[in-house]
Amino acid sequence: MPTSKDVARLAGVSQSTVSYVMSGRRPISEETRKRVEDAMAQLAFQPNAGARALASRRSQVIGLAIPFVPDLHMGSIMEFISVIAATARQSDYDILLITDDEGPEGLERVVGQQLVDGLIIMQVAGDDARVPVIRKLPVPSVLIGVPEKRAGLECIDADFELAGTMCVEELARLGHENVILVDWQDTVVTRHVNYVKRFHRGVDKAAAAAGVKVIRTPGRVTIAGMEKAITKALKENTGIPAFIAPEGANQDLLVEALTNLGLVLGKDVSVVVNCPDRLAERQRIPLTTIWMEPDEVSRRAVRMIVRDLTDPQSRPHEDLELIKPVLKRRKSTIRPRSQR
Amino acid sequence: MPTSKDVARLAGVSQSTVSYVMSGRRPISEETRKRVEDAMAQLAFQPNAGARALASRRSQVIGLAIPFVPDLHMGSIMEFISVIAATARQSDYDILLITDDEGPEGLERVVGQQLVDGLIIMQVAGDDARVPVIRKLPVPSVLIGVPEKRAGLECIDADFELAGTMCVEELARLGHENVILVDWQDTVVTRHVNYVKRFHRGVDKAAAAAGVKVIRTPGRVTIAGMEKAITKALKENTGIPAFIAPEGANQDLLVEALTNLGLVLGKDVSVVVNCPDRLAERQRIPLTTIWMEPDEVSRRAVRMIVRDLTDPQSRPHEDLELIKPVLKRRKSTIRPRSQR
DNA sequence: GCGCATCGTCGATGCGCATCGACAAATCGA
DNA sequence: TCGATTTGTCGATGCGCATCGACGATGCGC
Repeated sequence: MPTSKDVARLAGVSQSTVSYVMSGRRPISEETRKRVEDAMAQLAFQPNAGARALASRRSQVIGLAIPFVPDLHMGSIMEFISVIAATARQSDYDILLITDDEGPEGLERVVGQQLVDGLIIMQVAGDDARVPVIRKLPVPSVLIGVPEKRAGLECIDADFELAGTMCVEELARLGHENVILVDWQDTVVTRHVNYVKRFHRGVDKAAAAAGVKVIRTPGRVTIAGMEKAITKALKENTGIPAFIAPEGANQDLLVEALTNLGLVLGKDVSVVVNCPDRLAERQRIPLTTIWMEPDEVSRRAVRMIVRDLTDPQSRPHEDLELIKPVLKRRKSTIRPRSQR
Repeated sequence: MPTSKDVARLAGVSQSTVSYVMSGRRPISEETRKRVEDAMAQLAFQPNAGARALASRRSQVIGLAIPFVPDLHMGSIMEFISVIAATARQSDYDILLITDDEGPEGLERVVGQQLVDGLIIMQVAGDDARVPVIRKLPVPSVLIGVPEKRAGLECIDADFELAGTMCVEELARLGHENVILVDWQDTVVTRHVNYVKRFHRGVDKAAAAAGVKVIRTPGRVTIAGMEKAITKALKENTGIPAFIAPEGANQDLLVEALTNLGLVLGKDVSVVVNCPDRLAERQRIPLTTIWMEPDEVSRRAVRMIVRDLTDPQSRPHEDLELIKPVLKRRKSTIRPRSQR
């Protein structure tokens, strides 16, 4: 493997000049720059990451703590990871994975070894065990999710509370007097992932304000379970029912179950689900969606950590960014009065 | 951050001794070892990864090339990644992500920078553009998947051909005379991912051997689509139909569609799907499964690359490991004669 | 025409660790 | 009993790069 010394020799300059060509931290004449760059190209030179990290004390690597989640919607996590990795590359950072298997010590390890310059922590729970660890670490971190005690931390997430509010307001605006909330699975709700709580708060607030009644039914993993849950909820309901399904995994099941029960979306029933446009549009009846913009959350997380790393001055003492969800009206919602 | 020099000073030994305590490459007296280890613990010493990489010329990092897949079953990819990362840690390796966005050059970059000691390449297609690049790289790689030209490469994958054979043989053994293969989506089939081809080959071979007729219908993304496809396939079918659904994403849809059509699994129809035990068992009617053991594939991939790295002598010129799928008989398959 | 700042380059140094050669002390075999 | 190992430790060196101080060469104002 060629080194910067080899490049220097070929270009007829000193090694330090090569280094300054790369970093641009000192003025270099146009002519010298060209000679060096040609030499680099000719040798296919790539700077050694270890040496660079050692000398500069920065690894250009960001650690990404990924969740362990057998029952959570895995596909969406994959999406986060892809977008984070791709976005990081645009700022010349690589992504190193940290699994939950290692526990919070994994974070201490990668930071202690100076393998990473900063951390992005996914799926942060309200009482996340990683939070106290992160606080003590000498590198910046960005949390995706909002822990209960977030003093001194930088957090980003979708605005679940606003999402809840938007769903209810939209349905209330259409004239619905009840909404049936098809909730996350119980296992998720009880795991202190507080975005569920935040969504509920948004729903409840808006419902109170609009005088709408909320019926809640837990999410199910099978169609049969979903049908049963829906049937039960429908008994409490009066008028044309309106459903909200904030969890991605519930979306298919809900639509399918309603169809099985003979209810036509946008005619006999209103439905708002959380799913990407692509999916919503290819349904038999295009779905009205509340979309949490996970890609945007991912990009912003990267942007935050990169800012912290490139310009430590600008690092806020703490920060909470909530991404506004997008409500897209399609064909699965209806104005109930017009049907009576 | 404490360095090995600090540890040495505290323990009253030389820095090199500290290094030898860590690596075990020279004998160290029990007493000295203890003093050094105590000093390490006291200072919470962690060796600097950059310095270590520079001096030892190994980064203890494995690059993982992840696929870009909007329509492929994302959840399963996530599973691969988790298991790979966790397994790698057990051998003291970390995982660095390489996305498809960077193209094959991404591989050259991480290797050129000596960021990684080796590569694991996921979702290798028959004519994968990454394969010629990998061939030229000076580090070992393990491919998950089987490219067409695999001379000189180490590959691992589930044995899709055997899986196809096992499904058909099982159904033939039960007495079915036709099988309906609910295939991958067209977009996947045409993308040269040759595991589809291998599965088909296994199915066809076994079908020919057992005198079974194969009816093929492409996978669909909606229940309605699936119902239509099934209805069509059923017209060609005689006797009690038998379905095989090798793609995970089809599994729910198929079961649901059959149910909607009034067919009871394991009574009116036999079904073999590819899905994890956990999922198969919590269905209304537990499903007979052909499971491709993705976790085992992941673990083996890591084991292979780790072996290559720790003992370069033993690195095979080329290798192809195929993991045997597991067929588990549950309640969704039936002996057709007994029903007549 | 002279001092002074800026430009452009070089050499030297050190980042923190692994590794090699050296060497004293302990152990062994004959 | 003495050479030949083996054991246990140290000092020196270098991995490849970033960075600092130094310094000659220009350009500037006056």
